[in-house]
Amino acid sequence: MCVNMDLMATTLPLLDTAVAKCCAEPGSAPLDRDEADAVARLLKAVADPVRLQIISIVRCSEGGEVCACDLPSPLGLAQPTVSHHLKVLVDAGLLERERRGQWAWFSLVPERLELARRALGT
Amino acid sequence: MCVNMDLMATTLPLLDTAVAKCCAEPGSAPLDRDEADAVARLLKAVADPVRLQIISIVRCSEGGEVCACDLPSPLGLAQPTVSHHLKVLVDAGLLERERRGQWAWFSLVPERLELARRALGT
DNA sequence: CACCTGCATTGATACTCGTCAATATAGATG
DNA sequence: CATCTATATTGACGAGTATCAATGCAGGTG
Repeated sequence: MCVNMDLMATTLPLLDTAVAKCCAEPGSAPLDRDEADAVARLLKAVADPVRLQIISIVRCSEGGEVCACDLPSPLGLAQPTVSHHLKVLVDAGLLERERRGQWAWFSLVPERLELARRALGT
Repeated sequence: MCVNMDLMATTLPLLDTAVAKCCAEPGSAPLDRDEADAVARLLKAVADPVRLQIISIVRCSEGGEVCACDLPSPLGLAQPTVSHHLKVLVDAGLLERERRGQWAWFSLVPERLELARRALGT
């Protein structure tokens, strides 16, 4: 079912504690390298202009979902490129993919975006 | 005084409107490429494990500031590498540099981090 | 002024990543 | 099954970047 089950099982707890540390007060322990890597992996998925546009398009669309077939045109990119960015967002847990016939629809995972937001502070 | 005055003057307003668009509702207009580029530039500065560690160290330090000389050791990196990452954070407006004699002290710019946070949603 | 120390810059190297053409796969349809 | 459409994957190429050794520069000290 979920291809990244093992990956998520090992990285999610680390990510949670790491994000908690991101909101730390003076005197507390800073992020170690492993925790910083986990947070960076999440933020890297968002820190790309095309992927920010995709997230924005999904958020602005009625129904909160968008078909992959509607993306290459507004983004001005080839279909494989769009597919690549969608995969990055799905792998990061920020987007959810649902197949309907031959089409693939994508919707946001708000909790995941909230996690990324908390990684930047309080 | 400020080396990036022209850069900031042209990118800051765009960034502000772009970040506002990031919190948009269904039916509103999504980010265009230029706006997404501006937001991505800010987020890319944060989406790096070493720079996340630096931000974390500053946040956890008493007084909310840290000397550059204290960073290479905990980060396990050479001095030029640390200097590079500090420059990226300063250029992004996330860190402020203050020279004291031969030493360089760095402190967070909370409003800038808040801007990055808002770029990820509400 | 000569010297030392801390920070910044340069240049080189290896690696990551965004992009697209070509190809493969999945699902629908005749 | 043959075919068509939408999506995913592969391979290749170029641009960007993280890293460090070497060097330059600024500021303090003798």
